[in-house]
Parts: sequence; C-alpha cells; structure tokens
Amino acid sequence: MTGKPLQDISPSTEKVNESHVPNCSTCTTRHLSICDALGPKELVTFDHVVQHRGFAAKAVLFEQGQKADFVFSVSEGTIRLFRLLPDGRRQIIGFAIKGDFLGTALAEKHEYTAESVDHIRVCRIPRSTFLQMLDEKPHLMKKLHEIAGREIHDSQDQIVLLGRKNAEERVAAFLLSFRERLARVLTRSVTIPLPMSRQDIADYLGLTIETVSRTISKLARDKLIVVVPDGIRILDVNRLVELAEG
Amino acid sequence: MTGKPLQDISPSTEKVNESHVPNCSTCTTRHLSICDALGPKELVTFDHVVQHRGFAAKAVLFEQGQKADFVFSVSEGTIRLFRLLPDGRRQIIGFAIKGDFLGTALAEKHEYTAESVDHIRVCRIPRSTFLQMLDEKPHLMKKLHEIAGREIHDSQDQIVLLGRKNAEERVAAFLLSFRERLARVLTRSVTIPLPMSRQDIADYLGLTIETVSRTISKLARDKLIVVVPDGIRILDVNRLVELAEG
DNA sequence: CGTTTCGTTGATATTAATCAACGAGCGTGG
DNA sequence: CCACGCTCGTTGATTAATATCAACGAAACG
Repeated sequence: MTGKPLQDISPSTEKVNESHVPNCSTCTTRHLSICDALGPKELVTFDHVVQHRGFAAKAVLFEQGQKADFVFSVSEGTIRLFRLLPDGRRQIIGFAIKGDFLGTALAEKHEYTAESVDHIRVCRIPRSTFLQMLDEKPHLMKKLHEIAGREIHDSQDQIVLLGRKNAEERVAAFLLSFRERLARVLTRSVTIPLPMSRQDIADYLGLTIETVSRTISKLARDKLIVVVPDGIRILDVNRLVELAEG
Repeated sequence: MTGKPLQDISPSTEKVNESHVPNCSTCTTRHLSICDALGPKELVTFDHVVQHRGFAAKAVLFEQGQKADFVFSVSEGTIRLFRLLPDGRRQIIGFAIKGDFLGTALAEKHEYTAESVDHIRVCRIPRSTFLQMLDEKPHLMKKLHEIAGREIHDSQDQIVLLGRKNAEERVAAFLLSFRERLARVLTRSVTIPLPMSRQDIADYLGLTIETVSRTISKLARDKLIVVVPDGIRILDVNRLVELAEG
C-alpha cells in the first residue's frame, strides 16, 4: 500500500535537534517518557549513550523482522507502527507520539515496522546498553514494565474495537483516544490535529479509506464533529463517547 | 451472552489439587510458568504464600473493573478472558492454559473478566505479596516483563487478524496458534482438543457462531482438517499455515 | 502550470450477520 | 429407563454492513 523505501536521516533536521534537545536533564519530554524513572545522576550517564535523531516524513526507523539494535523514545512527531501480510494488506498496530517508548528490550527482533508520519525527532540507545541499565536499575525495569502494562491494556482496547465495534464506533473511539493521548503531551485543545492520512486511519481501524471518509462525513453531518484542515474538532464529546463505547 | 454468575470453589476439586500439587518444588507446571524464574529457596518461600484452588466450569476468577487482589498461575484447564460492551457484545481477549500468568501486577484493577471454560486449577498469590517479591527479586521482574513482551506480541497478532483477515484465515490462524500453545504443555498430538464452545471461538475471532461453524465445515470439506468430538484434527498443516498467514 | 496525491462521494458487489429451522447429545425427572 | 426439555452446533435463506470499483475536485508538488 504505502510501501515506500526508507529515507535517510536529514542532516538539517538533526541540527535542529542538537539545539533543541541538548541533553537529557533539560529535555521537555523527560517526564512523559521512560526517562522519568531516572535520577539526576543517571540522566547525566544517559546523556553519554543517547543519540538524538531527526527524520523526515516516511522514514523507516526499523522494520518488521529486523534485529533490534536500538530502543527509542519519541521527542516529537508521529510514527506509525504496522505489520504487513504477505499480499500487502497492512494493519497499523498503533501511532507513537511524544513520550512513547519504541522497540523491544528483551526480544531480539522487531515485530513491526516503525515509519515516521511527519517530521519526527527521537532519542535512541543501543539495546545492549539499555539492557545493561535495566539489569543495574530495578526502578527502570519497573517503569518499563509499567509502560508494557499500558501497552497491553491499549492493545486489548483495540482488540475489542476491531472484533466487536462497527465503523462509526471505531472512528469515534479513535478520535477520542488520540485526543486523550495528545492531551498528555500538548495543551488540550478542542481541535484534534490528525497528521496521519485517511489510509493510515483506515489501516488502524481495520476499515477501508472510503468507509473512514464516509464515517467522518456522517459524524460531521450529525454535528458530533467538524472537519478542519489536518484535523477535526469535537462538538459533542458526550455523544461521541457514548458512540465510541458501543 | 454467556453472562452466568460465578460459582464457588468446589471443595472436592480442591482436594484433588492438594494431592496433585502439594508444593511448588515438585509442581509440574513450574518450568512453564513465571515460577521458572525462582530458585530452590524462593520456591520454598513461595509455598507459604501460594494458594491452590480448583474451579468448576463457568466460574469467575475475577471481573473486569474489579480491584486486583491476586495474581494467578494456571495449572490446569482453560480460562476465557473477555471484555463486555455495555450492550452485551463480548470480545474474548484470549484463552489462558497451563503455565499462563493471569492478573495485573502493577495496575490496580482487572481490565477483563476471567472465567473457567472447563475444570481448572490455579495457584494464586495476594498481589501485595507478589509486588513485594518483585521489588526484592529483579530476576522475577525481568521474567514477568518477558511474559508481558510475549503478551504484547500475541495481542498484535490478534490485532492483525481482526483488522485484516477474513473468516477462513481467522479460523485457520486460531487452530494453529492454539495448537502451538498446547504443544508447549502437552505432547504434541495431531488432534487439537477444543474445550471452548463455538460461541467462544466466535467471540475470540470477531465473528458469529454461524460463520465459525460454516468455516470449520468448509475447512473440513476442503480436507484441511477433520472435525472430531471436542476438537479437530489437522490434515494439511502447510496449506493451513498458508491460509492463516493471509 | 501540469501532474500527482488525497479525500470525498456514488454505484455496485461481496462478505459476514441475521433470522430461522432442525437434529444430536445431555441432564433431569417422571 | 425413557421422555422431555435444553443447549449446542449445523445448515439454509435473506439482509445489512462494508468493500470494491469508479469518478471527480482540491490541494500539494515539482
């Protein structure tokens, strides 16, 4: 479907990073991410092993089946995580945003592909280094497991959505959950920016692009939302929540 | 749908447990479960806090939204884990079998209901005790996270299945994955016992009971499987795998 | 300024859901 | 021990939801 090859790190974007995130101690994403588990001293150690990277849209961070050499923390932008079936069908597992942890600590291989939706910035650490830290710092391990617990919970929500909800419920649930996640990260605004394409939303919700488009149009017709450039605005949260919950 | 109230612990079944699993050191499930992370000394400690319980079919171990007081390890039987939508639609998140860890260590509340499919035996530990052990034993924490990683992986498989596979692919994938899990636990036989009902399978695969029934009939007509009492037998694994993978 | 990509909408096709009937197995009670 | 009533699984007929095919306009891009 989208199947474009990876693009390399853009040097210009990298420069932006260097100035914006000079070190872990002053990082604005810290309290949202796994780094929240680190003390002041550990943050300094972290600085020595962490690598800041910027990517343009459609860059591949890592691929399904590939050996996992790094783990990542997202500082900015949106990343789609997906798996492909042999015939090209794509299922997006999730969208990663600022503060999210990416990659596998204990497993050797990535089980999905991660591709930037828009301009992104990430911090990455060699997995071997991270593993060593995990062994030395139980509180980091615990934090990681906490994150895994949330991931499992979210996956189960998605399983219920895909297994038992209709198109309208799926779209409503997606808009609300994405809003919820954005709210942790930026000022909670009525307008929800949607950097991903309709095709991305469709592949996330197990629908086609046409059904997503029609459903969004219907929600707008019913005055639950308004479609704005690159996003939507919620008019009636309560009715949308009711819809989303089934 | 199934919505039956919980049944209490059957004393007779409990007796069976006492004789069959007298202690953790001789437990036949140990190497399959989280207890595999425990050393000989720790196993003895474990013996003092673990409670063996037996349940008849359709017993509720814990419910969606309920405070999580215990964590569980399954010794025998099959357990369905599900969530209900307000209007009664049910989505089965998974089936737990011998060796599986159940419950949430770090979260306060259960996010799904666990109900025995057939006669089961479980070991349970107060969550508070388990949490304390986690803090004291980093290797236990690591083991738990390893298990969580596998759970996340399986959830993602299920998301792909529900989002992008058709009925035939779903049923084929279910049969193979259930067989795979059983194989870890009992001698790998050509016949796959299916203790759960067609309705359970349907609620797991996001289908209706009729579609599951029809699809199984079709697989049998196509000579990929044979339906036997309380299970199926696989005739052509390769074609079934091909089907399941999409 | 042409060209491509993206989103929307309409018409039709297809898959799976729904509605319905039936038979087999099981437990219970006469 | 048999008969009745249930539950469960299967199969058939029809319907409904979403996918597919198709066309088009607007925005983005070189």
